[in-house]
Amino acid sequence: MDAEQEPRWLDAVEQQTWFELIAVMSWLPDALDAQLSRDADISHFEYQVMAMLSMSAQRTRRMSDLAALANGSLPRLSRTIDRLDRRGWVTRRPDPDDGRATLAVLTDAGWEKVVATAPGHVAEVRRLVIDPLTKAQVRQLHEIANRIRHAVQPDACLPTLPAPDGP
Amino acid sequence: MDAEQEPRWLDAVEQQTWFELIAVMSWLPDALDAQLSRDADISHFEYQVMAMLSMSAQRTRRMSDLAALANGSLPRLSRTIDRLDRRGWVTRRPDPDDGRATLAVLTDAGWEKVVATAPGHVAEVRRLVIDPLTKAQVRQLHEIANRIRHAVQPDACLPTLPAPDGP
DNA sequence: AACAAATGCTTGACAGCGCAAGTATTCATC
DNA sequence: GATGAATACTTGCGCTGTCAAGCATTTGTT
Repeated sequence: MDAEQEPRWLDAVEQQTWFELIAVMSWLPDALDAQLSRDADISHFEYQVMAMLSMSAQRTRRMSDLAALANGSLPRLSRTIDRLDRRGWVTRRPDPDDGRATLAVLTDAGWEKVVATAPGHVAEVRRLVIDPLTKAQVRQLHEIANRIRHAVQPDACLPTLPAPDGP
Repeated sequence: MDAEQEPRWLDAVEQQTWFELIAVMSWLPDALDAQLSRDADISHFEYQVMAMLSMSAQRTRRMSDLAALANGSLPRLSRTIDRLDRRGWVTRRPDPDDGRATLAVLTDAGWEKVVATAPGHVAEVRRLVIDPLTKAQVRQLHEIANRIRHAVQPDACLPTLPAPDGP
């Protein structure tokens, strides 16, 4: 019933790296929540949900797709949509193609909330993550995070960017 | 009252990198919690607290030091110590040097719990983070995480490693 | 066509965390 | 050496998240 035999411990560099990563994973989400909570009175997850809707066709997504896109569980999304609905930023519609499914739709007020909130949030992301790094490090981080993500969640999906400038 | 004027948006690479990082920050903590919860019936934060104590002189730390070391708030640590105390892995002692302070001490049973849990946890960290990366990428991640951490928490402290082999 | 299994979402019960207030001890000042 | 401010920790309360159960709809089977 034992699976471990002579575990491969982390060497000094690996251990240091691990502690650094733990620290970032602990503090960065709190910092993002703090900025959004202070300046826009929403959580980072709530922002993420609305941002994903704002990038979607018809500003609409099925609940389960939206949950995956925003990296949250379905119950968590359901309750988040409750809150956003109460504030008038999102509404629910039954999916005409599948009676079991529910569509979340960003309202006009929700769109404006995202537009008003985005600049401050992007500035914070720049300040905390992008600007402290060199351009080369940003590319390195892209590849590193991609590898870790695949190890953690082999079948996770990333939002398909709406081709900001190019075709 | 406006602070934003023509925000500097993220370019495609920066945006992709940001989404990758969000995904990792969302899923990796859950994956660590899942392994520890499944194999050792403790949360990652609880493990972190005990691991930090196990590295400390006399297996003892002041609550506030321990909270900073484990990247948590003092109320969070206080309640975590409650739970670990109830399970017999940690005890509280008043600090003889400062009557306000409380010392958390890892018991023998707690030490054994860490020893029993560490191999499986390290294996998971390897599987999810270290092994998917090249040696160069581990070094890159170290520097990248260090820069982000300083931007997020200028005065954060990292555990001083007990010089695993060298002096 | 009818029934069972699977899918998509919601919800009740419960646990954990943060905030702010509370308590106890130490430090600083006069 | 008293009194007020500061520090260290704990705790009551509310919010949010997870887990498991529940309900409705669709799909697959006979």
